Amino acid sequence: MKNNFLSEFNSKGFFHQCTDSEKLEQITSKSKIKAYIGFDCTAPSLHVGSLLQIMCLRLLQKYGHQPIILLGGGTTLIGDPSGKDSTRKIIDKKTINKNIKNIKKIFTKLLNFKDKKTKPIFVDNSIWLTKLKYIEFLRDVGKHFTINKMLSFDSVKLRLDREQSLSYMEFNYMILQAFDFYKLNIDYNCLLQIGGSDQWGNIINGVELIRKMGKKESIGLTTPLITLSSGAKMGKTADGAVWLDKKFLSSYDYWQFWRNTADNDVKKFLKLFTEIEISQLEIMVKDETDINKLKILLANEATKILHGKKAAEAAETTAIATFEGVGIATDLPEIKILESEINKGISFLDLLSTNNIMSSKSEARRAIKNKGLKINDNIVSDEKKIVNMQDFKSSDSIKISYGKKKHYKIKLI
RNA sequence: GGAGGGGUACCAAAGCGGUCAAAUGGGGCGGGCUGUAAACCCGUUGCCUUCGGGCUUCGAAAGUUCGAAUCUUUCCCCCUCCA
Repeated sequence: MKNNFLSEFNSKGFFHQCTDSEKLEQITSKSKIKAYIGFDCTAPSLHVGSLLQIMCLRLLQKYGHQPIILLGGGTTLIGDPSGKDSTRKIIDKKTINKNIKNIKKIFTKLLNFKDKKTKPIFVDNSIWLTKLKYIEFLRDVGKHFTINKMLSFDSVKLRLDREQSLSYMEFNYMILQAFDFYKLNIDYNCLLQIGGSDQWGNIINGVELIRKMGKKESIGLTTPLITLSSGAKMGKTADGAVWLDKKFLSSYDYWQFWRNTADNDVKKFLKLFTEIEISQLEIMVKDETDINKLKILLANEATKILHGKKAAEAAETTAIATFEGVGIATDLPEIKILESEINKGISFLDLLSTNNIMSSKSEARRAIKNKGLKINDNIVSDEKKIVNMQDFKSSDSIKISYGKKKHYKIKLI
């Protein structure tokens, strides 16, 4: 029974809870199934917070199972209250559709679309949710839910306990998600729903609904909530979310995100977010005494999965160049400036603020006061500094650094 | 619908006529130490500035006052209890 989907799922650290892991083990080792994961379409891109779910989909494919990706055009209209403090802004249909389009593109990079048997199926639940008839829905589906029970779910309970309002609209979210699972079970023969541990309530509602309405079997499976050792939720950093879309976060910055993993998280992340064979990985971890090497390994492997091998290599060379001073940094974010402007001389503060290196001149002034800004590794101490041709000397570009980790290449054109 | 409590910066929370660009804590950012880590220490945390200052902020609008986050009125929103 070794070497099947669930055992690797387990050994990689993906497993949190399952409604019936014995049955899942049985079924997945004997036959190929369809499994679904729903993704939120609030933003135009997914971020690292969804990556674990995507790794699950890859694993499904590896063992010949077929993933269904539910892009919740319908449920996003409502907004999942799980794990949220407050009602989020209502997003219009147009934006959601745009987001769905963009998110689909991300999946085409991360999943295998060549094999017909495991090719991911995209589904948008707005197709059925927007057509629901209220009274019919209440009678057919709503009767299977008791308020008593709904109130006991964390997504609802926590809100109420904290005295934060929960609208009736959001309160219905779990029913809709349960209905999604039911629908996919009927229409696509989808047997399994996977989700983060915060989705447990929503998932078991679906499993129960399927049993009550169709007397069929279905299974729910959740992954643990991945937090950084600092306690923060995965996905957000100081500069905002760690996006999976290159347009929002460059492959270099993505690589840096992994490179900056806390010591305590490295081994865990290597298991979760790379596809190095577990047995092999364990040997590597054991033999490697330099934890920074492991961080680089993590960064390379994780970047490879999303942006490809070349991007990972480019990011690594650039990192070596900027942090160890060896070679040339090719992959730094580049800002182009007209040569004529530099000839005239441009104030450093303007250069920083107009190119979004700093969000305001006040912030730039502060940074200068705190010795946080450098041109070609020399600290800038005069806030009135004018950048001109002298700074460029023989080269056509200079490096501006803000702090130790943010570097920009200013290039003449 | 009725009664009460409340809305202050990224978040939490003080301030309740001038000394308030607003205490304190968390978070963020920068520096130091180091390993692009953690912990710790220091600085900083509205915008613009010719560094003298200037400008815009305490749910929204109007008003009282020499002067308002602080007082008054109206409106909006949230919470608790009652119906």
